[in-house]
Amino acid sequence: MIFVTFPDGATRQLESGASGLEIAKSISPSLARRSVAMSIDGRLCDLGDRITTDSRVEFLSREDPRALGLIRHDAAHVLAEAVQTLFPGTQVTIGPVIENGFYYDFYRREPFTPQDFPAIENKMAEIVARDKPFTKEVWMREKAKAWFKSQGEDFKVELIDAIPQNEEIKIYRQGEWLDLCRGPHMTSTGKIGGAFKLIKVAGAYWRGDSTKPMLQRIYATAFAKPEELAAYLKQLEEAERRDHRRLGREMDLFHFQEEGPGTVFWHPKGWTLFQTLISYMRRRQSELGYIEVNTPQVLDRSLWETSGHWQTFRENMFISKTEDERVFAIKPMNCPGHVQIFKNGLKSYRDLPMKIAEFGIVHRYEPSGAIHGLMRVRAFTQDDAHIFCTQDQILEESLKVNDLILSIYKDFGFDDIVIKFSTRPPKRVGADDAWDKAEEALSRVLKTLAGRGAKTAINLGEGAFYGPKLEYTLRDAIGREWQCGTTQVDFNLPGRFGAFYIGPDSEKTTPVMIHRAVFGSLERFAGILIEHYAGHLPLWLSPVQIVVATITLEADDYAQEVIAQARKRGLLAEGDLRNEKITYKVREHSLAKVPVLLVLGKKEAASRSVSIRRLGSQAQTHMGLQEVLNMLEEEATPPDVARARAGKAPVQTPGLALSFIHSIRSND
RNA sequence: GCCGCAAUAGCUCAGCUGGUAGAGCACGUCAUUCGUAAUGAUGGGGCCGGGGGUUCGAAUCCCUCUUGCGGCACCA
Repeated sequence: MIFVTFPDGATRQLESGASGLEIAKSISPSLARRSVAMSIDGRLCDLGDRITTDSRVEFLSREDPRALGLIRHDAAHVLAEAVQTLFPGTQVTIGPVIENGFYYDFYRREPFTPQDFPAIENKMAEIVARDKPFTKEVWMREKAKAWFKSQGEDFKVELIDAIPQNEEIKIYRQGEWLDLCRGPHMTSTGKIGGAFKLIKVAGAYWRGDSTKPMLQRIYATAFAKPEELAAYLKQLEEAERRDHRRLGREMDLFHFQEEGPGTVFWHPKGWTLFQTLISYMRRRQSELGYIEVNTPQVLDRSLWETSGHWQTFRENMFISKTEDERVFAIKPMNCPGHVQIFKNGLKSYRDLPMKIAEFGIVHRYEPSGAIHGLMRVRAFTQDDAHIFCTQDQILEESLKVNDLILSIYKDFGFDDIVIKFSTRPPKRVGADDAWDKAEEALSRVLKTLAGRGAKTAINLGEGAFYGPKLEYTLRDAIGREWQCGTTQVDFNLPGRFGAFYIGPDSEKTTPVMIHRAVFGSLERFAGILIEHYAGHLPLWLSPVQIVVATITLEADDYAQEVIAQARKRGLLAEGDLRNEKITYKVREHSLAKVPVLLVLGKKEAASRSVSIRRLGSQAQTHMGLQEVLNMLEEEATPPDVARARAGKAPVQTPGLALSFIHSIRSND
C-alpha cells in the first residue's frame, strides 16, 4: 500500500501501481475527464503512469500553466505526423518546446515554404479532431533501432544510440503514428485544441553542429486558448514596430548600405544620441578614477600574435598588407593597445589599480549571417577599459565594476539583469593554475553578488581565450535578453606582453588585467535603447528634445525667441515655422517621436506662454515660458548629473572598504 | 559560413502564364496663415541590386555575384 497526498492536503491510501487516471476516477469522474496529465512530487507525468511509492500527486487540467508545455509538445508530434503524411519520405528528428512555442526539425531534400503551412495546419487540425490517445510503450533498444531503420529514420536511430544504456526507450503512439520521445504527453491529441499556428521555416544544423547536415526547422506555437494565441501574435507585431532598424529610419538616426555591410552610417540625430551615451559614460568613469586614452586603429601583425588574437581569430580580422609587404590588422580589440600604454614608463604598485579606458572603435569580420542591424555589426565602439591591478585587488575591483554596471543600467531603465559566469573554454592560452586563480576570483564575485540577490547563471566553457568572464545580460521592455556588460579576469595577456610593475618588495611583478565594458558595443546599446523605449526616448537621451511649432506666421518672432532661450539652456530645440496646418505639424513630429512639442499661436505670443504637448498624449497644457523651460531643463538633466546636484552618491558596494586610489587622475 | 526567402521611385508596395513600368506617401512649385495626428492644385522623379545567358523581345525565365530578411552556426 502507498500513501498519496493531494494539493489540498487530503491523503489516500492506495494499492501500489495504481495509475493516475484510476486515482482521478476514484475521486470523481469529472476530475478524470478534466485531467490531461499529473504531477508526481512536482514532476510532470503521463496521467496513465503508475504510482508505486508514497508521493504528492496533483492532477493538471489543460488550462494549468504547467500544461502549456505539454500542449506545445503534443502539437509538435502532431506537426510531425502531419508533415510525414503530406510529404512522404521526410525524416523526423527532434521537436522540442521552446520559449513561446515549439519547433520540429525535418530532413527532406525539397524545401518547405510558408505556402505549405495552410495544408500542414489543416492536416494537424484533422489529427487533433481524431482525438486519438497518446499511449506510451517501452521498447527494447534493438527493436526500436530496427523499427526506425526500417522506416528510413536514420536520425532517430542516431538519437537512440545517444540515449544512455540505463535509460528506457520510450515510444509514444497517437493512432497509427508513433515517435521516439521521453514524454510526458497529455491523454489525447484532442487536448491540443485549435489555438496553434505555424510561424516560420528556417534551416538548422543537425545537433547544432555546423559540420552536420542542415535540417529544415518549422517553428510554430500553440496556446490553451485562441485569445492567448491572438495576444501572442499581436506581441510579435508590436516587436516588429519596435525594430530599431525600422525606427532608425523613421527617426532619421542612421542607415546602412550595400558598400558597407555591417557598418553604420550615423545621421546627425543618431550621432547626437551616440555622443550623449559617451558623455554620460565619461562622467561615470572619470568619477571613479578611470583615465581615458586612445590607441592606434591599425597595428602590426606581431602584436596580435603576441596577444593570441591572431591564432584564435585570424579569420575574423580585417587584415591589410602594405606596399612594403608588412601585414597589419585593424584592431579587433583594444587590450593590446592598453597594455602598451601601461608598459610605457615604469609603474609602481602605488599606481595600481590603473584603469585605462577608451571609446575604442574595433573591427571584426563577423560571419555574413551574423550581421543584424546595430545589434551585430562589423565595426563598433566599445566603452572598453582595462584595470591593471594586483591579485589582491581583483575582488574589490570586480565588485566596483559590478556596481558601476548595475547603476548605469538602472539609469537607462533596465533592472532585470542576469549575471552569467563563463568558465575556461577548451581553446585557451595560459597555464591552468592561472585559470584556477582567475576563476576562483570571479566565482567569489559571483557568490557575493548572488548573496546580494542578483540573478546569476553559469556557462561552462564559454569564457574568453585569455580568461573567465562575467557577462551582464539585460532584459528589455518586450522580454528579450541582450548581453552587454562584461568583466573578465585576465592572468595571461599582461605576462604575454611582458608588462610589470614594481611591487613593495622592489621586485618586478606581473599585474592582473580586468577587461570590462558596460555598454559593450555602443551601437548595440543604442539599438537596445531604441527598441526598449520603442523610439520614445526619455528627454535626456532624445536627439531632438523640443520642436517649437507655430500655428500662424504671427507667432514666428516669438517662436524664434523660444528656440533661442531653450538652446541657451542647453536644450536641443528645433523650430517648425513652415506654412503648414498645425495638425500636419503635430502628426509629423509625433511620427518622428519628438518628445516635446511647443505649439505657439497668437495667444501664446501675446501672453509669452506656450502650449505643451508631450509625445504619446493628446493632452495640451498651457504654461508660462520660463516655467516650461525650467521644467524641461530639469527633466533633460542626465540622471547622474541630477544625482550629483542633489548630493547623492551612485550605488556602492555595501560593506566593502574602498582602498585609497593611487592612480593618476586625468587633469581635465 | 550554412539553409530558405527577397531586392521595382527617398519610403511602403502593385506589376497574371515574357511585349522596354504604376499607386500612395515623401519631394519641388503655386495658392492657403488654417488652434493640436494628413489643405488643395500642379510638377519632377526609376539602367526594375550588378554581371552573364535564353529569346525577335526580359522587371518577368535561367546562371552567377552582391546586399538584405528569417533561422542555424559563430561572437575576442
